[in-house]
Parts: sequence; C-alpha cells; structure tokens
Amino acid sequence: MTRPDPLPRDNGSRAIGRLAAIADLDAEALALLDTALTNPIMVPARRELLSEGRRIISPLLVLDGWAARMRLVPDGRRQLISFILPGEIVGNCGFEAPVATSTVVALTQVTVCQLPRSGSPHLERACAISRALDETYLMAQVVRLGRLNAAERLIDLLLELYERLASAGLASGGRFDLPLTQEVVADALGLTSVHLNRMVQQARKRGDLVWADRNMRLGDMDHLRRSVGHEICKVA
Amino acid sequence: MTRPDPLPRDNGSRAIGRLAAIADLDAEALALLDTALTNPIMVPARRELLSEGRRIISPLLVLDGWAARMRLVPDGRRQLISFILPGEIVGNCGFEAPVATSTVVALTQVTVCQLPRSGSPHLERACAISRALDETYLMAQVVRLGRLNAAERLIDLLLELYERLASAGLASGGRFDLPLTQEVVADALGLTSVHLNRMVQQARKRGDLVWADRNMRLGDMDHLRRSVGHEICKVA
DNA sequence: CGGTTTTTTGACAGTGTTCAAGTCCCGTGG
DNA sequence: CCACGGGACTTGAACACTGTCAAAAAACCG
Repeated sequence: MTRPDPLPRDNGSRAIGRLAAIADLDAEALALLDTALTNPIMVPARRELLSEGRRIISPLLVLDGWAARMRLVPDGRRQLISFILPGEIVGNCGFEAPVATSTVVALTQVTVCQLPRSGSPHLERACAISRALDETYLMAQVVRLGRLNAAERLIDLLLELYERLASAGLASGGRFDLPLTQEVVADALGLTSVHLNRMVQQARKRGDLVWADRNMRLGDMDHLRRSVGHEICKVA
Repeated sequence: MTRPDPLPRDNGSRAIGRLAAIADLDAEALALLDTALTNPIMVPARRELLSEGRRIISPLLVLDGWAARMRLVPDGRRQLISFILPGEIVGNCGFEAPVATSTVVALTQVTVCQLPRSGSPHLERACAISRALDETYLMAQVVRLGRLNAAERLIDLLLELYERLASAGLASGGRFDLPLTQEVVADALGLTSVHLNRMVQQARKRGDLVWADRNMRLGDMDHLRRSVGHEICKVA
C-alpha cells in the first residue's frame, strides 16, 4: 500500500487563497492570476529556481511544493536562509533588472507560474505585503539563530511554518505536511542533523510534536508559543 | 585633551552620496533630498526610532549616526537584527499604512530626515535598491549566525560594515569609525560579550584588526575575506 | 530483493556560556 | 587636585550545549 498523496494538488487555488488572505484581491487581480495559472511550470526537486548572480526573468508565484533560499559556505556546509511556501513569491524584488542575490532551490517538486507584471494595483499591493512578510520571516530567522537554543529553534520554526501554511489553507489543527528531511531542517536551523535528531526526539518525548511520514502534528501550540517566546507576524 | 569629533558631521552629504552610489539620482531627486535635509531630526542614543507594532509615519533617511533593528527575547536577552548606517533608510516598506515589525533604536546620536514621498522615479528606484540591499544584509546575517563560528562572525560582520560605510564615503583604507561597545556587537553576533571579547583579542593577536577609541582598522582585507568566505553584495 | 537515503545511537572533543572578580578609563564632585 | 562611581573591558574556572566521527538500524525505491 502506497502512502496517500501527501500534497493537495489543486492547481493554484491555495496559492491564490494565500495572496487573497494577506491583501484584498479585486476581480481584475483574480483574472490576471487565473490567466497566469494556465501556464504552470513544474520544477523537479533539487533543481534551482534562481541562481545567485543570474538575472531574474520574472517573479514566480509558487503554486505547490516547497522551495528555499540557500547559501553554501566554502567549507561545504550550507545554510537555508528561508523557506518559500505555496502562495509565496520567488524573485519579488520591487525593481527592474535585478540580479538574484541568493540561490533558490526546489526542496520538493514545485509548481510555479510567472507572476503577472503589475497592471493591477491590488495585485501590486499583495506583492508588496508579501515582500514585507518575507522580511519579517528573515528577521525571525535571525532571532532564531542568534538567540534561541537548538530545542527552541526547532519549535519556533515549526510554529512559523504552521502559521504560514495555515494562511494558505495548508495547515490546521496543529497539523501540516512537512516534506523535508531532518537534514534540511538542520540546515535551516544552523545545526547538524545529528543534533537536530536529538532535539526532535526530545520534543517527541515531551509530547510537543508527532512527526512521521512527512506529517507534522504540533502539541499545545499556545503552550509552545509561550515556551519559546514565539510571536505571530502581521504586517498590515 | 578631548577626543577629536569621531563622526564627520556634514549635514547629510554622505547619506546622499550613498544613495547616489547605489542608483543614479537626477536633478529632481537631488532637489527633493536637499529640501528634506532642511528639516533634520536629532535623536539621542538609546531612543527608539520605530517601535514594534506602531504605525510608520514616514520612511526616514539616516543622515548621521548608527541605528539598529532589534528584538528582545523573553529571557531578557536581545538580538540586533541589522545595523542601519548613514544613507540607509528606516521604515522603507514599499506600501502604505504599514506597521513596524521590529523596533529600531538609535545606537549613537542619530540625525534623520523624512524621506520625500515619491514623485521622483529616480528616488523611488534608489529606495527599491536600498530595500533590496537591506534584504541581502539580512540574508548575510542569517548565514553568519547559522554557519559561521564566533571568530568568523566577527570578521564577516566587520567586512560588511566596512563595505557599507565605504559606499557612503565613511570608510577607506580598512579604517572606519565603529561607535559601538563590544556588548552591542555581541548582541548582533548572537554571542555573549565575554566570548566576543575573547574573539576580539584573538583577532588582535593575529593582526587581523586594531580596535581602540571607537576606531577600527582591519588588516589584509582580501586575506580576511578569503578566510571567512565573505562575498561583497551587489544587487544592481 | 539489494542499494541508497534517512534516522538513530554512542563516545568524545570543542566551542561558547556562566558566574564572579578584577582592571581600566573617564567624567563628576569634593 | 584627587577620590569616587559607573561603564566598559578583561580574566579565569567550571560547566553546558553542540559538533564530530563512526556505525547500526530503519525506511525508502526501483
């Protein structure tokens, strides 16, 4: 018996739902997005969506799957800088002719579409808010790495991912699909996979999470939030 | 005998020079900035320029002095998220009615002015590029905290500060004014001040830096860059 | 089933923190 | 002019957290 399809494949409605959740979208914006959805692009896992130093052709809206910005350090280790989830935007720079300042890689198979080049003020505002959210996620990542210990980093990240996925309708009741290996999570948290594994086991013993089969279930989230001082982001 | 004035107080020409260095400014943009400069605002050290959760009235251009975004964690420790230097912009959100998502505090006495609300395409582009640079600095901070050890974090940060100050004409020949205590630097690097102090001493013994009297002088910068894998940021 | 990737375990080394005390520097007030 | 006080820097010893290395167990994939 195979595992049931882990990701809801719904051709972008979740992604648009997320944009609509962070900013009003009028009929014009929705029509632009619907058109864009007719040209989905499938990217296999491990392929780069954006390469550092390359020009950005067009911002991309992630319809399905997980991607991440990352940077390699000379000694071969890598740091995941931020995750990019369905409904979020890759290459959202706010000005013309930009060069990518980091590499974005598909962590799972990813479906994207080109983001309509403006025209709609509502859509532009959604992009601006999405960009501001990206920035708050980056700041949260800095605080995580700078001032939380390994156990706290894990919980804090999981809470953030839950909230971000929930805004796209991809998480509820403390549960969400987490299609990542422990090694990838470790690379995001600035830890070794060995140590991350110990933190995961510790969290399991405490009843803070159940993680099996790409499926994450968080325990008492209010309690978890308080225990790591996690705050929910809002920009507008 | 008192210490000579450590900061060039020049009423904003350095700040405008930095904006002009990252994007062309036409006569219109320069005129707008000149007008803005006539209303400088002095902010004493330790005062907040922006408070988390408060509305942002207008983006501010830093003319002189150092500020930083920071966040406090419940146990009382703090993390400096990013530094804000002359010529850089506070509250540069790219959309209307935003709420600050972090606290910005003056690390020294700071002089700011309100940034003219658009009108000039050149100025808008400069703001967009400045925003993109802010993002690359945040990403660099994530990599620093996630994948560099204490000694490397220190050198990598100093190299970044040097390059940022140099683009405003405030650093050259490996030297710049660093009006920060070791404790503040430690808070930026996710270290304790005790450990940062040990790293500073180690760097001194190696001849990597001379730091006295708010004055920083870096040793062989090409060598330092290679030793920590530091890359110089460019976005356009 | 066989090879590969991912997770798990153990012993040990190393990096960074904590706590506590001491020093240096500088501005203030007697 | 010097004593005082506070902040910043420095030092040491003990300790905690995280990394390293190596290997085994488990899960996954074709």
